[in-house]
Amino acid sequence: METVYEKHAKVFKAFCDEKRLRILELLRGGEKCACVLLDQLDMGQSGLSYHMKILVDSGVVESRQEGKWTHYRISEKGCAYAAELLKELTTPNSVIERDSCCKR
Amino acid sequence: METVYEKHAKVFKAFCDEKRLRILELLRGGEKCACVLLDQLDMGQSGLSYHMKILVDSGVVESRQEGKWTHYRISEKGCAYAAELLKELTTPNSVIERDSCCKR
DNA sequence: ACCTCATATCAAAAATATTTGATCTGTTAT
DNA sequence: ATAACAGATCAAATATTTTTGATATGAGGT
Repeated sequence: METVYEKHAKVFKAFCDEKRLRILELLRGGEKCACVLLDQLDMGQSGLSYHMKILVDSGVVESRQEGKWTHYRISEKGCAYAAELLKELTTPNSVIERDSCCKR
Repeated sequence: METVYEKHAKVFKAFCDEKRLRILELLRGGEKCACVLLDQLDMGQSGLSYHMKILVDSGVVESRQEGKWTHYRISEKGCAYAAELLKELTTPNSVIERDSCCKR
């Protein structure tokens, strides 16, 4: 069973690897076919496939099949979710506890 | 030399590990001393230290020394930066290129 | 059906990240 | 100065992630 922490971590996996950030940068320029990504990136076919899977699993990227070709694009919805989640994970709770350090 | 991708990836490293998400959750309740974190988390002293370093390096957490004790809290500024960066990394460029797939 | 091409999956190797226990450093108290 | 404690750092063990090359799958064309 997947914990909520794992579920959340998965979203940010998209952003914590160089290669994936490079891919996202390319996708910011609009939808791209895997073959286009492949020749802009210093990476083999199976390597690209591996990273694309992580990106799609994170929700930040979505893919569209067109015959033999797969086109990838940034998912507006997925990115909005990531942004919300980031905010949620970093916003102080309403109930703020005293820092009850053992020696105070 | 650190690439811009590595620099950006570092920010999101904070959020892509279960243990660190658990720590952030505790810090959402307000500033905490390492000793408090230590007995709320199933983790040894050096393990906590390791994760706290990653969190502080990401900019998302800041620390404050008070005698022998170190207190950690969520950095508003660092989190705002992470949020901006996330937005930037996922917002389409003004110049959108045609998906020039090799076979179209 | 058969061939070709795009992509996914697999398994092994390589690289990185995390955990653990030991030791070092810096601070406070005596 | 010495002892006691908090936290950082180090090195080794372990686990996870990423890379790579080989093979499988699935679509289109002949």
